[in-house]
Amino acid sequence: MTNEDSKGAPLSRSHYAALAAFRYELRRFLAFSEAAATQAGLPPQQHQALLTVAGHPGPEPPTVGHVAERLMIAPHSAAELVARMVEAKLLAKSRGVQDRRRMELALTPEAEARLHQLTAAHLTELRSLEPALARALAQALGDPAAKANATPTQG
Amino acid sequence: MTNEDSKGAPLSRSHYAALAAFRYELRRFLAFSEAAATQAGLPPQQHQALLTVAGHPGPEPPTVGHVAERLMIAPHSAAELVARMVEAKLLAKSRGVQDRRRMELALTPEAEARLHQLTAAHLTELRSLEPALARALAQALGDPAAKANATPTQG
DNA sequence: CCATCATATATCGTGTTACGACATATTCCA
DNA sequence: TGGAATATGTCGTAACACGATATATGATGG
Repeated sequence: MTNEDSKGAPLSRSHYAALAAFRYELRRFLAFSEAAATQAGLPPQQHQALLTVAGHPGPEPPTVGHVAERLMIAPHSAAELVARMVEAKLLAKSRGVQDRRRMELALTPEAEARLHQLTAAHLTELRSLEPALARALAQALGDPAAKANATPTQG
Repeated sequence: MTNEDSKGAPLSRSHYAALAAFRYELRRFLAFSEAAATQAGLPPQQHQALLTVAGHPGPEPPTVGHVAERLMIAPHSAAELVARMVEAKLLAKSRGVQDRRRMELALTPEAEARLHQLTAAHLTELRSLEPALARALAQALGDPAAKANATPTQG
């Protein structure tokens, strides 16, 4: 209960710096991802939608609603996104048989090829960025084992 | 050099699923962050700018250019962002003395209070999300020690 | 079986924000 | 001193998610 987070604890500049550094590392990965997608001719959000559809677990085919849930956007935003992707021939939409309200989604061969390439590049980049990311996270969370160029215990 | 990422290696569905799961965990944190900022009356990007300014390392005061660099946006986009924040009385802008091209930035007391609160909430949330995040990352990178509900070595 | 409600998807207008193109002020340097 | 580079700023544009709203389908109680 003497948790420094729950009260008006004096967050020193190093606390802000550590959290800012973590967000910066996050941004590096996200920026890479956006650039890679764009270079592959895909709007970043469409890349994420492809990944979500391709990586959907379970035997049930993914739907517009699944995309909304995993991308954390409103269902009708997902509908718009999917519509743009069908227009761009990245996704095929087919009405569900059991539940005719649902639209079942599948990648086109073209989209599969692009996603494969993008995913390989992402895994490579992620391996490269992971150490810095983990270090920044540990630092932000005050992991005692986290060594970095910041003041050890005092601000 | 027989790296499976650099060739036309068969990325199985579990590869896509693992990377998608990692992005989902990332999104959970980012969604929390955006919601927290919005509840505190701050557009998410303005929150990030505050964090960047407050956590800026070194003795030099942070500038518009620093914000651009750390937020990974174009300098003129940072100028617009900062202008909105000055308008909202979140930042104070003062022309640099040594280099009169630069605009030095500082948080207003109001902004400091809001950032303090937000940062405490973020650290708490980050502690809560960190295990799932680390697990998803390890899984995506094929860490053998990563145990999760996915097929161990075969797709 | 029918009214009603919930679910799933879709449409349209709007607001925020980053960008490109361009502009201005200041500093650096040969 | 005359550019070139740097730092910031302005304006119009485009992407995208949202709110409000609509339609179709499925589920449920009487």
